[in-house]
Amino acid sequence: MPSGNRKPAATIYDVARHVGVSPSTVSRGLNKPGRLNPATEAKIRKAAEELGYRINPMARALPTGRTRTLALVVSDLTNPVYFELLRGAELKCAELGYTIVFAESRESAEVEFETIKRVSPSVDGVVVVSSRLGEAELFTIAEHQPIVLVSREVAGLPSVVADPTPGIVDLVDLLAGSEHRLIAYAAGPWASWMSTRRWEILYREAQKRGLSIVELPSSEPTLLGGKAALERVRASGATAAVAFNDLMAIGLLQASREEGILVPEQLSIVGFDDIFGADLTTPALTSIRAPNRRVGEEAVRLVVSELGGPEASATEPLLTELVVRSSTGRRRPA
Amino acid sequence: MPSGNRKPAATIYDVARHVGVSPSTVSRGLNKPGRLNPATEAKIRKAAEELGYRINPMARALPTGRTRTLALVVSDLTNPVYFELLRGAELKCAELGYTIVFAESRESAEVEFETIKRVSPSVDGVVVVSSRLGEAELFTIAEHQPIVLVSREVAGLPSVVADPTPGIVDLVDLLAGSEHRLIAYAAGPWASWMSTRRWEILYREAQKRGLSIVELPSSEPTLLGGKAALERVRASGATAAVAFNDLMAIGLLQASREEGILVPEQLSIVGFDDIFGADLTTPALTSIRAPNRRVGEEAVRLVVSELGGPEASATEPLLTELVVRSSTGRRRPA
DNA sequence: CTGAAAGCGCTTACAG
DNA sequence: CTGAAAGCGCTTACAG
Repeated sequence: MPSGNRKPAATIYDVARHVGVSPSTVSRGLNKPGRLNPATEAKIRKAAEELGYRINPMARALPTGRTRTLALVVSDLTNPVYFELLRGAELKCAELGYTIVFAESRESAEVEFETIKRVSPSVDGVVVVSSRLGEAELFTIAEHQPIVLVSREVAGLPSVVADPTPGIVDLVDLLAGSEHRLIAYAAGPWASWMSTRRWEILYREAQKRGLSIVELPSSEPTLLGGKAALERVRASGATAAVAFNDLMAIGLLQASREEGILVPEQLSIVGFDDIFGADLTTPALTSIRAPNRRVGEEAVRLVVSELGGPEASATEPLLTELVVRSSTGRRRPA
Repeated sequence: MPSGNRKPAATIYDVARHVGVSPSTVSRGLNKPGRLNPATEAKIRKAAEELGYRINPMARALPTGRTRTLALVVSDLTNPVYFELLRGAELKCAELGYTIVFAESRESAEVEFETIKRVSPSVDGVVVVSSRLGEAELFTIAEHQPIVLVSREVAGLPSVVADPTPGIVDLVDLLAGSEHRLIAYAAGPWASWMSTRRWEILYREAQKRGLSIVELPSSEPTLLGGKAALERVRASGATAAVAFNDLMAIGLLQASREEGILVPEQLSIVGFDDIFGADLTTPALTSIRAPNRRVGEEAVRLVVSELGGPEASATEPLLTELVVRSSTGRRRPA
């Protein structure tokens, strides 16, 4: 049917005429099971089925003010870090009868704000992952609709964050047990709450074990940013580099190979997130993994519960874990 | 604002009252630039700005029948193959003022059909990637709204497919030039139009050069499917294996390593799509890349032009190209 | 150039 | 248990 004369969709008026009841009765029959004479309801359902009736979500949204759609905003849709999160959110939405739209903020607070304002009128609530927004902006959004933060905490706003502690504790144990004395942390973006959080825990755990640790700024949380970070790592004299994320860690890996630095013999490298591909590198990357699918599900559950859906009952805590592969190992003194 | 008393959004009535004109005038002032007294229009825009007015897309959709939303259906959102495609589609939508919703069909024709029917009422058109649907179902959908196919062709339906020929021609040249005599093609899903297409071209090009070639069935187009395929590849005696996609090719790579088969000395391995991660494997994977971002953009342009948007003017042809890395090489006779 | 009015497809008090 | 009616926020012929 390239262009022209499409079949118009059936409405409740069509169904009503077909059955011989009023449109309001059709609406009830379809939406409030049990509120009607069972016979009437059955006839209505049958007719709706026959006519291929599908509710018009736009028309329903007007009187109810509810679109049954949620928005999920991430910095970059094609970042492997978000796959499982998107997947989890999508599944949970489907389960709860919601539609989900994904949007991107391109690592910019301004784009993020504009994006949220743009999708806002079409959705009942929004999940924002790793938001770069100021608290004032976040509260402005919250004034208009439910918002749930992922991988960031702001007092007074609901959020879901996997606790980095268990993974980091195990990591620092591992490094301490392998004769490392100085760890370098190649940080993420300046405004990243999560980068700061990871650093704080790394710092605390390193201190506890008498290990030295330095935080190194980086240009961007990408392969390139990781490659560029090698120079500073080397300059620091650290024997273990922990990157803000796997993309950066893989960048460090590649730069090391190019420079002829042996991993892990001369430098141990660790990432965060255990993305797709982390086990495909050579050596395979040691990484700290979060239960991102559950994080996504949880975030959706929280928004929906704010919308009056099923209450978000307490769930299992969301914990990270260390995945040890070949990019970490015993320090070999020069 | 966890729960309760959110600010209701401003409507055109609020703007109208504020300016002292009728709501219909506000509607015109905001949507048809130049149709009003410039002074009136300016006042309306100013007031809308001040009140933070945002059009309610649901309310607009009712009278117009247009939601300005498109759906993009893929088998699996987290498959790296689709990243650039999703990205391209998303960018083009944003550019044209459309919202895009992504949906999954989970490799099942039935789920695909249900998914499309589910999102259908909320969108103006749909892009379906690698559809597994029968032609009858596709035409049923097309009866109700514009549909554009990606990576599949069906007579009478618009579609966008990158031509696999250039990449395959170069590949077969490369293999023929490296003393390979028998190529094995580890096929994709049975119902995959694209798998058949790739096979046909491989077959033709191999024939032309006097190379032998076999098509091998596989269990699934995944890492696991690739691993499982190694046995048949070996049994065939082929010295070069071309997999339906990179995931399968990486599976072949991993299985080869586990079996102690040297790549590329004993077996050359090639994939399709050049996904994220293809250059992270050891050896790095040779692959045939399609301009997927442009494919995504193109698909969106096609749907929108069917909706009466800017006509999809002829664009540069969409061609694949061979990316040679280290998983292919000269055949070393046993 | 601008306004009054009808209508898009639904939901939901309000009656009966 | 069911219907008539109003209203959700917009658009768009139709007048003037």
